[in-house]
Amino acid sequence: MKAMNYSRQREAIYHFLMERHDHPTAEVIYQQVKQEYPRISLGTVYRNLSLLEETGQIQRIPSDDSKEHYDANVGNHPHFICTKCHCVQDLTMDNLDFLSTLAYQNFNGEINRTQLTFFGKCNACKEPNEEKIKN
Amino acid sequence: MKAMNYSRQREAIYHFLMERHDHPTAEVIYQQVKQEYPRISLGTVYRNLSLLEETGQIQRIPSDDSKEHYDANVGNHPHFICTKCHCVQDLTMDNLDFLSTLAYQNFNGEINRTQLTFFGKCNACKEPNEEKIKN
DNA sequence: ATACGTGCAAACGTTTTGCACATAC
DNA sequence: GTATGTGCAAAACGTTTGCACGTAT
Repeated sequence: MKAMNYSRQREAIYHFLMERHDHPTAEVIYQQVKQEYPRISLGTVYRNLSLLEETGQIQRIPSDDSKEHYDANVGNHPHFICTKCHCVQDLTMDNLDFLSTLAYQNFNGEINRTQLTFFGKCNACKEPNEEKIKN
Repeated sequence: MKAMNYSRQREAIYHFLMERHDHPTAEVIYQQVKQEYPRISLGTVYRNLSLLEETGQIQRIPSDDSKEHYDANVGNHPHFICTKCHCVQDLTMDNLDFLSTLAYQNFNGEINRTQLTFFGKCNACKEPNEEKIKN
């Protein structure tokens, strides 16, 4: 791994990500950090997100909106993704380690990470009393 | 849903996908179907994959190589993705329905689909006796 | 005859990269 | 002083789309 110097931009990106729990995209992070560093570029955001991911400080969450989402909570926790508004939420479910144990029963590679993602409508998007509206 | 006429290209795409169990990308499907229909275009492949997905005949599997993978097995089954060669494999694990039940304990939206994916090194890529080689 | 599908090429949105300058160490 | 980081703009990449023509029904 290459040496890593300090950078204010990287610091700002990381701290912004730690405060948020809604797993923003690179664009959202860029717009936010721009307030503090108006000359920052989107390329810098992407470069730093990649660096932070390489060092294991953040994780990348593939979504269904063809954008990557980023999460400063690197613990192994499940996610919910709304197929309507594309929001990403953390779910609370303890001890998912048994899943990889189960998987090993029929698999002989090496498992490093387990990703559990649920898709559906979030609480705000589900429409209890109305017919589905064509959008 | 729009009416759907028969098309030889769609048929070829679907049958190719049914025969394969390694969940190829659109490009791989294109290269293969091209042997049979040399004038087929990549756009046609994408359009038909989208149609087949809308009708529930195939499913899309997001991978970690920023390409979509396609699977003619639409049952809810877990996947393994190799972080080295980016191959996608099916795993055999019965009855994953309890996972969404667990998730509902701390979630009040509506879950339609559960996606369980393991990441690591596949059997071919794991190197039992050698140090990791920089690539 | 009409609606749906195709090939082609151009456009799209996200992410990456080459370069010259700036900053950290 | 040297390696690493940045801003900018252009390129790259997978995917989508507009259009005129082809095919299914």
